Amino acid sequence: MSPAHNSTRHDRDAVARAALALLDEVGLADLSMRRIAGRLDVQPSALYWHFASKQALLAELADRITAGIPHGDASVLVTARGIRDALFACRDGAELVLSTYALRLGSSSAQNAVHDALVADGADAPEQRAAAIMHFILGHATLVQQRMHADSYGAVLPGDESPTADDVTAGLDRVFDLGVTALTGTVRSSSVPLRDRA
Amino acid sequence: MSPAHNSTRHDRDAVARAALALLDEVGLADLSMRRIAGRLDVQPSALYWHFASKQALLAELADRITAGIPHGDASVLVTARGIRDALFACRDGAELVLSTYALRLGSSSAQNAVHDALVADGADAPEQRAAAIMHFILGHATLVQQRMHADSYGAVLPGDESPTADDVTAGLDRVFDLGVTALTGTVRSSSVPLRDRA
DNA sequence: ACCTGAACACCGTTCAAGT
DNA sequence: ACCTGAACACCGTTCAAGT
Repeated sequence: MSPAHNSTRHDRDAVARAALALLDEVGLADLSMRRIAGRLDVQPSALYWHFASKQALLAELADRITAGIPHGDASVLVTARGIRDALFACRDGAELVLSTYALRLGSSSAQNAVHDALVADGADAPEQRAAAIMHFILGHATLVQQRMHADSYGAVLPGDESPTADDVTAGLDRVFDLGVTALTGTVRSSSVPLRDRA
Repeated sequence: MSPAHNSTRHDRDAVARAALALLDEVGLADLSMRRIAGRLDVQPSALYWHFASKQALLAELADRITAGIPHGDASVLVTARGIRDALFACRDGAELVLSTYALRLGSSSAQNAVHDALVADGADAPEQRAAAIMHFILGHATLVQQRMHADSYGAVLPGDESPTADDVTAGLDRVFDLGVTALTGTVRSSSVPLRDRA
C-alpha cells in the first residue's frame, strides 16, 4: 500500500542524510525524530540505534554543514563569506550551527580557517580576532536567515515605504563586509605583505 | 492540600513575570506553557487568554529583557556592554532575544542606542555599523551564555591543559571589547571630537 | 547489526462551558 | 474578565523483543 517505501536497512549516514533533506523542507522547528523516522519508513525508536539522542543527530548535521567550508589561502573576507554561504546553503543552517557551536568555541575548523587567514594577513591578536569574527558571522547569519524565513510567508508590516527584498539583501551584504573588514583590522595589499617587517 | 497556591486571578503582567522567573530557574529549553501554568496554579489553557501563543509570550519576555538597556550619551563600548549585560542578566537571555530579534532588525531600541552612540563618536556609516555591532553582540552573548551553561554541569573535556573558568571569561571579555572597538571604526578622544572636520 | 511495538512522561493549542 | 476540563495532534526517549 505504501507507494514509495524503503525496505532496506539504514546506517548512520543514511539517517543523517534523510534528516538534512527534511531540514531543508520543514525547517529546524519542525524537524522531529518521528518525522525523520517516517521519512525512512522506520519506527522512531530505530533512530536511537544510530544516534544517542536528537542532540547528537543535530550535532552531526551541524558538522556536515560546516564540513563544506573551504580552508585555503584565501583572504579573511573571502574565508568569512565562504563560512556564511555554507550556513546559508541549508535551511536554518546558521541557527543549527550556532546552537551546536558553544562547546567547540576555540577548536572549530571554521575558526581555524579564519585564524590562518588573519595570520597570513599579518593581523595582530589573531586568536581573539578569529573568535570575534566567528561570533559576528554566526550572529549575522542567524538573524539574516531568520528574517528571510519570516519575510517569505509573513505579512508586510504597515510601514511608510517598505524597501524591496533585494534592497534589504544588498544592505545586509554591506553590513557583513563592513563587519568582517573592520574586525580584520588591517587593510593590507596582498602583493606587498612583508616588506617592512622587523 | 496544595501547600502554596494562589487563588487570585492573574493579568498579563503576572503571567510574564512568572514566566521570567521560571526561565531563570529551568532555562529556555524547559520553559513550557504547562510549567508556567503550574507555577501560577492555573490550567495551561488559561495562559491563552493573556497571550495568543507561546511565541507571543516569548516576545514579551524578550522585550522585558531588553527594556533595561540604558540609552544615554555613553560611548559605543559602554553602550554595547550595557546591552550584553542586559542579555546576561537573565538565563538564556541572549538566545531568547536573538530568536525574537529578526523582525525588528532595523527598529530595535538597542540598535538605536548603538546608532546614536556611533553618531556622537562621529563614526561613518552609522546604520551599518550599528547593525553589525548588534549582530556581533547577539552572536557573542549567545555563544558565551551557552558555553557558561554547558560548563556548569558538563564533563571536562580530556584536553591537555584546561584553562580555568576565569581565564576563559577574561579571554571572552577581551574578544568582546576588541570586537566592539574594531566595529566602531574610529578611535577618537571624546574631548577633541570635531576639531579638523570640513 | 538493525529494527519493531509498546509504553512513559511530556508538549502547544483549541474550545465549549463555567464564574 | 478570567478560568476549567477535556480533547486533539503531537513530542523525545527507553527497552524488551524480534530478525
